[in-house]
Amino acid sequence: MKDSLHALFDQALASLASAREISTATVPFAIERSRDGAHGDFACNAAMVNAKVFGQPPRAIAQALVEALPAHPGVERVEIAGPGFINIFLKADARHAVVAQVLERGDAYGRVAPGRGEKITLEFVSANPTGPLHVGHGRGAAYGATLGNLLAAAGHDVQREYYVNDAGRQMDILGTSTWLRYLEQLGEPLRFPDNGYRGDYINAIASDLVERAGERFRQPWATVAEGLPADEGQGGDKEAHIDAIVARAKALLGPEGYGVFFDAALETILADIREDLAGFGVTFDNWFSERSLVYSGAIDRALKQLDDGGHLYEKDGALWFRATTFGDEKDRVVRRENGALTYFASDLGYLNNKFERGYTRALYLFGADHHGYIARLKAAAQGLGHDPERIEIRLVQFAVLYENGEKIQMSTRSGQFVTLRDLRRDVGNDAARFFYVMRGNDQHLDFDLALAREQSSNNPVYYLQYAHARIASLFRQAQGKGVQWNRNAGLAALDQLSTGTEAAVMTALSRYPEWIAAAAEQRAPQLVANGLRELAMAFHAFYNAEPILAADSPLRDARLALSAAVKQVLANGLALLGVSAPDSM
RNA sequence: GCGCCCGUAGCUCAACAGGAUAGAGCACCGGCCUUCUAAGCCGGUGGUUGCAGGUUCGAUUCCUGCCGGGCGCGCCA
Repeated sequence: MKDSLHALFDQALASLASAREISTATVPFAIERSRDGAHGDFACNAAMVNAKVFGQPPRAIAQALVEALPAHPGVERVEIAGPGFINIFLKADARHAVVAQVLERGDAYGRVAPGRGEKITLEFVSANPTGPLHVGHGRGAAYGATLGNLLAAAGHDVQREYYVNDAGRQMDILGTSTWLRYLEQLGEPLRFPDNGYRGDYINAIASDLVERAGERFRQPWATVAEGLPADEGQGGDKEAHIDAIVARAKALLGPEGYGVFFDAALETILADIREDLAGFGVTFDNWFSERSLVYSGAIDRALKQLDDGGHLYEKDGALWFRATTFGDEKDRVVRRENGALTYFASDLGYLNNKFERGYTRALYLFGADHHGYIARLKAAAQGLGHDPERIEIRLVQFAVLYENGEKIQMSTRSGQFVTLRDLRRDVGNDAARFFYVMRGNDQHLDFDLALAREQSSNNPVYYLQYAHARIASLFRQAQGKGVQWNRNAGLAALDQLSTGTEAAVMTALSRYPEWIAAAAEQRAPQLVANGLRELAMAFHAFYNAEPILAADSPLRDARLALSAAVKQVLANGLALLGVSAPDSM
């Protein structure tokens, strides 16, 4: 509807321009939904934005435009109002056509046929598998999953990917921490490093290894600790200390023995993350291993590519990427003085890999604390010969948990953090998924636990679900009363839907596809959440104002058709958000 | 200090890529269940959109500068 109206005004504008011999291109204009019912269904600002080009006051242009406007089957009349808006009033049958459309398309209503969009790889969460996911990861997971759904609904070919950091230093620290706990459980009197991973899950993995391997990997603590640099608690440097222990573990255990602890920790924690996310309704098409980049030589190839382009240099024994050439604020190390590649080096190989797999857009979701990575990654893309426009990075701001107005403090090091699993158990998946995406991703989120837990009207999730359940109940009631909904009769009687509350419901229904399109394009799931609230609000008002089952038969059938359409759209929208649509509450 | 994000009712947030009288929820006040789920509806109180300029027919939206808050600025991730 919007598009056909736009074409109409394009025509009128063109004929107006040629009649007045104005050859300059006219200014782009917009057809938008009227916010106020008195302003019709749509409003066009073409006259106002073109006032300068035509050298005439907006209202005069509006008048000429209206006269030049071709007829349209759905338009009843147009009016000029305010500073020069052209308000468009639709015929009643054009407005209620949406009900039939929703019922006909069902689950597909609001979705665009696939294949016409971009080929997108969407990477999100990608938390280091060093421990359970916490509530910060939860927001990225919810946002990413919903965004993936939205992009798919908008016709894009989207692939959801989790990048598993299974190769870096943090993983070594994890593997070594596991080994130390193992030694501890066997009775070695050790001093656990300040920078090691604490947390009960490490102990659990270690005790499992004690059961499986016995004392096979036992080493006396004196041997392990011999000649180590002092830890922070001993007046030394914790990083140097932990690196030395890692090196010692590798030396004492050998590649195979070390691998036992490393792999056990990685696999256990990754399985836990996977299970946690799946329980949260967040699934991935691909779990991409960082190690695979090492084995495939992708990192070396990327580095060589940069070197060939003259973008690498050595300084202080390290190898640097000249990121400043491409607008980053400083150059970045790709290989440390000790010979180890940095995570950034892996990112280079990974970036190439994404485009080699044929994606036209690489969409990354990062936590807000990673915003320093944006310039770096875009610089890398340019150095590797990719169009930086194809790299899109969205930041997800932190979520702060509140309980009765009190901020809940989290400290990641001590192991005293709130896990995503705790949150899900506490407030439920539906509330968690909804609360996470009801604000824009670049907004700080205050997550009110008490409110999310509450099963009342204060809770926006229940407001939507209640509308859905209410409609389901309506149809159960109809059946109980022996009232059979005659769908075809209802569709034939849609012109009987003439009240204000009915019109508001139909408007909300017809706006739904626009919400989806806008939400996908702007990467803004909250537009869907807000839109569904608008629809539910319109339905509740209608439900309270008009009898549905008690109405006479053609009108009753029409109102039931309207209700069925609302139920369908609520279900479609909630599915995109990953929230269930219950039939009873 | 530099960079990114943000600043709208007492609180939490909207405002549909610059539009018409800035809207919801909570809180507060008052109504609506012998009829379809009151987890709902209807009405009321509440605003110098952080401040000051600028761009234009029009600015909460775009630009500049201040003020305030969050985050980042390692051969950590």
